[in-house]
Order: sequence, then structure tokens, then C-alpha cells
Amino acid sequence: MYKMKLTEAKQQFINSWGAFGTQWGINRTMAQIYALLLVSPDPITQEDVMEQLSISRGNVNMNIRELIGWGIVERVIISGERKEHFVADKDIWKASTQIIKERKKRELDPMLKMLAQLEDVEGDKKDRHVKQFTEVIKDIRKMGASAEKVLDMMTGIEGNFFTDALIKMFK
Amino acid sequence: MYKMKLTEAKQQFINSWGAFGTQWGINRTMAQIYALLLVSPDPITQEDVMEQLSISRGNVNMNIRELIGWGIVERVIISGERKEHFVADKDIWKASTQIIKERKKRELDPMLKMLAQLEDVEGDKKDRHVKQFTEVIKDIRKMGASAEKVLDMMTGIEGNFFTDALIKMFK
DNA sequence: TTGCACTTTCAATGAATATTGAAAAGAAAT
DNA sequence: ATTTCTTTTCAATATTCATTGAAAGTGCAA
Repeated sequence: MYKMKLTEAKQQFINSWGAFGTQWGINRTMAQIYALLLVSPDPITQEDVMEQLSISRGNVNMNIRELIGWGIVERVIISGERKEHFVADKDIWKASTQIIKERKKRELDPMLKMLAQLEDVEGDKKDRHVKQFTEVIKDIRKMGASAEKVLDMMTGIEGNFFTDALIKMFK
Repeated sequence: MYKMKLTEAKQQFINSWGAFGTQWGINRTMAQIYALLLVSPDPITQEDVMEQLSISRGNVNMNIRELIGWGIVERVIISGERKEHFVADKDIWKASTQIIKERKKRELDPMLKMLAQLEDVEGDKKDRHVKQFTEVIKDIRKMGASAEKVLDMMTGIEGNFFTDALIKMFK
């Protein structure tokens, strides 16, 4: 069976990761930078990223900043070095948790807020259209609230027997 | 407290839903059409969608087709009517399940395949770079495999006490 | 078998998003 | 306080992605 060289495999990983990222509504470059940081054993500089991914200074800067905002990449000071270095936390479980938390905060919570405002509308409760509308909004809210609970549990906002069982089963 | 008129609320819902969709890597229009179908008590035609969302015939056609491909919208025959009509399944739990299944199939499975191919690379196992790479790939695979299991359970591919408990807790 | 009602396709266009790079700002070192 | 190295910003540009609409396709019905 064919074995790739490391550089080839890295490139493959970075490219695929970028492609999957876009499917999830994540900037391709941001995903690629994250992938690069994941497979880099030591902290690297913006310059390194520029070279290895052939992208511009500004682009690297903005996306690294974004990754830091997501809480999955850190700035690192290396004594004696002038340039900033960056690392990705290599604990994948922790990173996933962090990403889930972040997406929940940025997307699920605002959605539930929006739905709350549409809770009840003017007009005849017997009207098919009114009925259908309120029904759907209510159901989506329920679904969203459940999702929220599950995610909070999974990301350890509350720790309990259920979470523990779940983690033991799947980690 | 202010109550919206139905049409206003519908519009609000459709627009917001479209915006949230894009964040999830889903075509804005597709998300909007789905929202419209959700709040419509009866099956509607492509023409109806065109008018209500002010979008072109081709756009409606392609996106409805896509929604059908996701298994959350159905073509409906209304006897006496020439035009095709469409409905969204109003069971939100079922729809969510269906979307999760579909995304898993389209995204998670291919990702795991990709990772499998990068499992082992040429070169010295003691090299920091080789080590880090194989380590990360292995960890992501593990994480992905766990996610796969959880999702399969949640979407009822296997039914067991755990799923039942989960469903009872959150549905 | 021709016309009609409707659906589908897809090249052209438009809109949204990402990327560049040069200029400004910031931060050590001399 | 000036030079030098580094980071950040952002208007201009390039790229990607979504939308249009006219033409081709389908199939029913007279």
C-alpha cells in the first residue's frame, strides 16, 4: 500500500480541511491555517504561514486573529525572538468543545431570540395560516431548546452522570 | 407588548432563516424557500414561491429540487391541478434528523475517508513533525468516529436504551 | 402530431466574499 | 528620538458563489 511523504500528506490534509471548512460556512483560508497549525509541532510565525500556504500577509493576519477569537489558537512569546508565534491547542476534544460552544453562542442563541419574538402574532387563532405559523415557530423553539441543553451538557457547562456516561462512551 | 401581523412575522422568519442558513453553509434562497414551505399550511407551487420571495423561476426550481434531495420537501399531486405542488414535512424532529443524516453522509463520512488515507506516512516515527502529524490525524479520526456513533444513535440507525433515554429527555 | 402548460437547464450576469499589498500604526532597539 | 522590525488596516481587486431568464425539454390532451 502506498505511503505518502510527510509534506505531501500535510498538503493533502490542509487542502481537504479547507474544503470541508467551506461546507460548514467557514472561510477556506482560516480552516487551512488552522490545519497547518495543528500539524506543526512548534509555534510558527505569520511569515511561516504566508510561505507555507502562499497567501498574503494581510490575509494571514486577519484569519489568525479570527482563530484566536474562536479560542482555538494562541499567541506565544518565544524569548529572544522578536516576531509573534502561534500554536493551535492539540487537544482535539477540547478544541471541538470550544468550537461547539462558540457556534452555539453565535448562532443558536440568536436564533432562539429571534423565534421568541415571533412567538405570537396578531389575528384569529383559528386561521389555518396563523395556526400553522405559531405551531412551526413553537416546534422549532422546542427543538432548539433541546439542542441547547444537549450541547451545554456535552460542553460541560453542567457536569452530571449523563455527561459522564456519554463522555466515557465516546471520548 | 407589540404583536406583529402574520405577513410581517412570516417575512421576518423567512429572512432570518435565510441569514442563519448562510452561516451554516446553506444557500440563502434554499433556506428561505424551506422556511416559506414550513409556514405554509397547504402545498404550494413554484409560481407561488416565485411571487412570495420575488425570485426567478430557475432559482426556485433548482432550490426546490435540492430540498427534495435533502429529503425534507416533497412533491405533491393535487388532482385536477396541472402544476406541481410542494410541501415541507412539518415534523421538525423528523426534519432535523433527516438533515443530520444527510450532512453526516455528505460531510463526515468523506472526511473520515480522507483521514484514513493519511493514517500513516513515510519516514522516521521519531521525527517531531511525523509524530505530530500522525498524532493529530489519529485524534481527529477518533473524534470523528465518536461523533459518527452519537449521530447514528440520535438519528435512530440503532435504537437502544441510551437513545430512548436521550429522546425522552429532550424531545 | 400539434399545441399548450409546465419544468428544467445553463451561459451570462450580478452579488457577495475573500484576498492582496501598500500604507499606517505600533513597539522594541540603538 | 530615530531607525528598524513587526503588526494591523482597508480600499482596490480578484475570486467564488448565486441568480436570472430565455431556450430547450417533457409530457399531456385535443
